Amino acid sequence: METRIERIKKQLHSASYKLTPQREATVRVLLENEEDHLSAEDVYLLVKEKSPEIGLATVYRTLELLTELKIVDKINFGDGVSRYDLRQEGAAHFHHHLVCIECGAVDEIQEDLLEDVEAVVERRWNFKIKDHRLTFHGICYRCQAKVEEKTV
Amino acid sequence: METRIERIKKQLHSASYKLTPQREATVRVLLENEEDHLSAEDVYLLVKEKSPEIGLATVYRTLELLTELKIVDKINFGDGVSRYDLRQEGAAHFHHHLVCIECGAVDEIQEDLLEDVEAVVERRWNFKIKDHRLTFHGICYRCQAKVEEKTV
DNA sequence: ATAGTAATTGTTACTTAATATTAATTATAA
DNA sequence: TTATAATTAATATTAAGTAACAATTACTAT
Ligand SMILES: [Zn+2]
Ligand SMILES: [Zn+2]
Ligand SMILES: [Zn+2]
Ligand SMILES: [Zn+2]
Repeated sequence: METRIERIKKQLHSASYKLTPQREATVRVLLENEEDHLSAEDVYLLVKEKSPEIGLATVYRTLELLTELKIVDKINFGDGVSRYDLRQEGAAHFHHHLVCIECGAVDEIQEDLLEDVEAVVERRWNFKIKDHRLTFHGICYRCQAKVEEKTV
Repeated sequence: METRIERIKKQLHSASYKLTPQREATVRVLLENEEDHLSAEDVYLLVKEKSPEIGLATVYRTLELLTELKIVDKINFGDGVSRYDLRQEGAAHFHHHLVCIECGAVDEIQEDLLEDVEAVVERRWNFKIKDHRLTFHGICYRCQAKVEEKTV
């Protein structure tokens, strides 16, 4: 954790930004909730718990900065709010998501899976891929189990 | 075109909705701009040209209805507005998009390409896929040509 | 046809995610 | 220290989208 903060600090410095207390507090919230998909408002409320003096605009600015530096990825699941997701350290591409249309759960797929598809797209559409967004909508394993229970 | 409207009319009827003049005008705009990715506001302005009496809320309601019936798909490219995209007739899944980070162009991939990936996801993550969203961000073939021109 | 019921619409008001503004604060450089 | 630049907090503003509601339109039953 601490080393991860240190590495993020270096990433900021090498782009000539500082890791201010407000930025560090924001990054810590993201690290402590890595499995979630927090909105800017969510992050703001969590940061406020430990740093009540922080302003909402600062959180927005920090999230924008972290997105620019590819430390976090901004994603939208179609509910009108942007969500922020820490990128795996050293990951070339953004990970994928499984959104359950029954319970709303969002699970992650860290494996790439798209290597072959991307090769085809680059060749056939002559498109130089820099990043991707892949989200599957469907029924998660938990909700499938629930349905089985009822029918048994 | 006319037959396409007729089929959409039937789809509405079989869900016990009517194809009112306002709804028809909205669908026509979508059909006439099938290659674009219009926002609700875009659709509203285009519909107003031929049906100036239409209200913005009606356009929003119609787009929501068409989304429910899977006649259009709602998609968000990360710029804060939802866009509406006619689904290919009979297509099981939503098509994919190539978003150019240079010029902003959005091109489409109608081929599925994800069959193998989806088989893996369904099996390994035990997730019942109902739909997907796949967007590649990168450099389109036009912008790649532009860069070559300069360096030659 | 007539009256009654349900669906649909247009206008307006409202909500809220996100951005812009600006003065104050903090850090860095001379 | 003094000056300069970066960053912040608070506030105002923008704009996408939704809600409320009265008015209109379309069916249904008599
Ligand atoms: Zn994620
Ligand atoms: Zn579920
Ligand atoms: Zn499209
Ligand atoms: Zn381009």
